[in-house]
Amino acid sequence: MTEQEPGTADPSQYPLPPKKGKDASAKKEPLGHWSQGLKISMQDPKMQVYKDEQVVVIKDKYPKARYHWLVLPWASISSLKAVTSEHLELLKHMHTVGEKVISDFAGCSKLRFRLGYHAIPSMSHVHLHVISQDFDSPCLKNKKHWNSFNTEYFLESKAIIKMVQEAGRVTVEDGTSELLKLPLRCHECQQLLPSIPQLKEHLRKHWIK
DNA sequence: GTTATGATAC
DNA sequence: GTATCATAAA
Repeated sequence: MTEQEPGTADPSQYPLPPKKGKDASAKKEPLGHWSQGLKISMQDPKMQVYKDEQVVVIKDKYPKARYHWLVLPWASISSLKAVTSEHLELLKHMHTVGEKVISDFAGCSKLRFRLGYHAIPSMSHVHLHVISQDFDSPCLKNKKHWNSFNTEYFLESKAIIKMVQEAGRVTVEDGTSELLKLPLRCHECQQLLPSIPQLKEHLRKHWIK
């Protein structure tokens, strides 16, 4: 088990203590940390694409495809590890809202979409990825980016809902982090590509004409 | 929702 | 020169 909670790197390994003298509060959860960025952005009306009493939708700051949104609950749920059966209806609602956003903003795009969660997220606050399957974006730059959406590292929303329904919680297979190191493989035709630039060139082949 | 950067490999 | 990899950030 090499996985860890998002945004909780071990402070004991740092050579210098983070002395700032500016933050006298010394909170346990530093909101200035990069891993807390979602908590801030989701509150910003400027970024909200959709909002209701339970969830809010924002555009991914670094979209890995032409359409890439995040559905977040207002409730403070750190990650899938904190999800229980009491969140079942919320998860279903998040999925429904994701489908609505697709319909409202990409209804005539004819692009295929997938809805799901990263098995080991980097950012705090549980978020449902709603992403078109073109993966045509300058923000898609490395193997981790690709494999996090195109291996079992990407957990289908429907599978998560079913898991919570049947087991009452979400479990992640051991070795999931290793999936990020797998060779690059086209999600449409399974062809292996030797590099990101060549993968991107190959993906053009599958664009709708 | 890590990205950005510098070191290292091809 | 180009692409990947390891590391820092607060």
